[in-house]
Amino acid sequence: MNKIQNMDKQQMLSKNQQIIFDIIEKAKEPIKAYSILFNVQKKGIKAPLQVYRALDKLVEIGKIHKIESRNSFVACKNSNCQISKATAFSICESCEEVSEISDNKLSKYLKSFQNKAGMKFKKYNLEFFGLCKKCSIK
Amino acid sequence: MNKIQNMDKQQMLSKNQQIIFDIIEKAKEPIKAYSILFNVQKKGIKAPLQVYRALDKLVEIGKIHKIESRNSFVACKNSNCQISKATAFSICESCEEVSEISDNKLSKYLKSFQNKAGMKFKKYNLEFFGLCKKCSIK
DNA sequence: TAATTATTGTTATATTATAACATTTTGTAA
DNA sequence: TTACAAAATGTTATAATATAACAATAATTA
Repeated sequence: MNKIQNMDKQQMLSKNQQIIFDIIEKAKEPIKAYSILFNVQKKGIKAPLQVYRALDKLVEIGKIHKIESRNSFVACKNSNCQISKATAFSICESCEEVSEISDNKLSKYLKSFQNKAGMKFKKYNLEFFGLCKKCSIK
Repeated sequence: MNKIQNMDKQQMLSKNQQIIFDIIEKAKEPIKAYSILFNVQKKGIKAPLQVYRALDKLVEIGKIHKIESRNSFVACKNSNCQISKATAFSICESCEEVSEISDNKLSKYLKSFQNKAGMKFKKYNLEFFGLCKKCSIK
C-alpha cells in the first residue's frame, strides 16, 4: 500500500508526493525544489529527481502551482481543483511575497479569451508584479 | 563610441546588446540563452555572463521579452515601447510556437485590474497554453 | 579633466532540471 | 491469485540555466 488518502482533492498521493506536498503546504512562501530537497533528506528522499518527479505530478493534478518567474512552488489555495489550469498570482518585487489571486471575473474573462489566431487555450498562467501593501509604505 | 543607433525604440544599444538583439530578432522562434551564446561566439562573445547581461538590459528596456515558462527570449513585436511591462503570449504545447498577443481590450482589462489585497501592479506577464491552428488539425 | 556610470572581459561556481537504467509497488483484469 | 501493465521509486551521472566576484575599459556628466 503505497497510496495515502488525501481528502482535499479526491486524489491519492504516493509516499513521496505526500511528503513533498506537506512541505509546500506548510511553507508560508513559495519554495524552491532544492530547498524542498534539503527539507526532506531526513525523510529519505535524497535525490533531486525524486523531488522533481513529485513536483511534476503535484502540478499536473493541481495540488501545487509553479511560479514560473521565480522557479518556485506553492500549494493551491482553491480546495476545488477547478482552476488548476487557470492560475493568477501577485508577486511583490520587494519582499517576494506571492499570493494566488482568485477573482471570478478575471478567470471568467481569461477563460473566454480567444486569440485572434484561432488558438484554443487549455491553460493560462498570469503573474502580476508590483509592491505589496507593506512594501509600498516603506 | 560604444553606442550604436537603433531607431526602433529610441534606445541606444551597446555593441554586445546589438549583436544579441539581432540574433533574437532574426530568430523565428523563442531562443535560449545558451543557443544565443553558441550563435555569437564567432563574434567574440565567449561567456554566458556576457549574454545574460545583454539579455537583462534588453528585457529591461522592452526590446525583448522572456517567455518564463520556456526560459527563452523573443523580440518585442510592438514597435512602441508601451506594452513592454504588460506582456501576453500564446504558446503551442505541441510545436512550441510562441506568439505575442496584442489585444487592446485584454491589456486594458489587465492594466486596470487591481487585486483585492490592494497591491499596485507595475507589470504583468500572461502565458496561454494550448494547440495552435496547425497542431490542432493533426 | 576628473568623477561617475555603464559596459565589457574573464574565471569560477551556483542553481535548476533531466537522462538513463534498474527495481519495486500498485492497480487491473483474466 | 496470478500475471500483466502502469505508476512510483531509487540511484548515478550529467545537462541546462544563471550568477558571483573581480579587473579593466569606454561613455557620459559635472
